[in-house]
Amino acid sequence: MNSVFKALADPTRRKVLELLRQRPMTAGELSDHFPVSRPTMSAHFAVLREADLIEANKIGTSITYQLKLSVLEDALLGFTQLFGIGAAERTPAGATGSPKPTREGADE
Amino acid sequence: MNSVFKALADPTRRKVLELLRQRPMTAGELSDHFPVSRPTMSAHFAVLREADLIEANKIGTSITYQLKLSVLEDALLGFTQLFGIGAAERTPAGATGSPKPTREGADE
DNA sequence: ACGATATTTAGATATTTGGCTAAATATCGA
DNA sequence: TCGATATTTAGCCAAATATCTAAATATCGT
Repeated sequence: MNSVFKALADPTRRKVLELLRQRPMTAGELSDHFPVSRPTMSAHFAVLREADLIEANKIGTSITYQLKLSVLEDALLGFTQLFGIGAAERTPAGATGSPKPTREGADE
Repeated sequence: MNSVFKALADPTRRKVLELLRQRPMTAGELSDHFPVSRPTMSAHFAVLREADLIEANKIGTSITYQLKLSVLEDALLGFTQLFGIGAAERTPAGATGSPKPTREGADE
C-alpha cells in the first residue's frame, strides 16, 4: 500500500496508469507518449509492477502492460474511506475491485 | 495536485493526516506520535502545508495544524473518478469540497 | 528583561530517485 | 544462423529527500 502511493507520486507513472485505463498497451506504445528514453520508462514500469498496479504479458517480442484496477481501487478507496471522503455505500457499476466493507473508525 | 500525491507518498505524512482527521493538533502533539526529531517533523509539516493539505494556526507559543479535508478530497476524488472508481454520483453528506462535475473521458 | 517552552531554520550527510547511454537478452523472420 | 526489433539490465550522475544536531525565533510567565 505504501508502494502504491510511492508509485503514484510520479506524474509520468500516473499518466501511464491513465493510458492503461483505456486499453492494455505495449511498453513501446506507452513510451511513445513520453519524452523520456525507453530505459527510463522501463524503470517506471518496474515501479508500477512492484506496486502491483500493472501486469506484464509477454507476446512474442513485445510486452503488453495491463492496468490492475482492483489494486488501485483498493488502495485509493481504502485511504479515501479512512477520511470519510466520498466513495463507499454503493459498489459503482463496472467496478472490478473487491467489495470491502465500509470501515468507519480505523486509526492505525 | 502533483504536490498532493508527493505529500501522500510518505507514510509519516499520511499518518499525520489521519491523526488530524480527528481533531486539530499542535506540532508537538503530532510529533509525539512519531519516532523522529522535531525538525524532521517540521519538514514534513512544511511539505503538507505546501500541498495545501494542512493549515497552520499559531496560538501563543504553539502552532495548531488542521486538516484541509476539501483539498485532500478534491485530489483523491478527482483522480479516483478519472478511473471510474467508486465515488462520484452523490456528494457525500458533510462533504466540504467542490461539486466538480463528473468528467468522463479526460486524457490529457 | 530573563528563563523556559514550542517550533522552525541552517547546515551537514546518506539514501533514493529519475534520468541518460551503452550493452545484454529475447524473439521474430528470412 | 543472422540481422532487425523490443525491452530490460548495468553503470553512471545530478537532484531531491529524509534525517540529524545545533542554533535561531517567538512567546509566555514572572
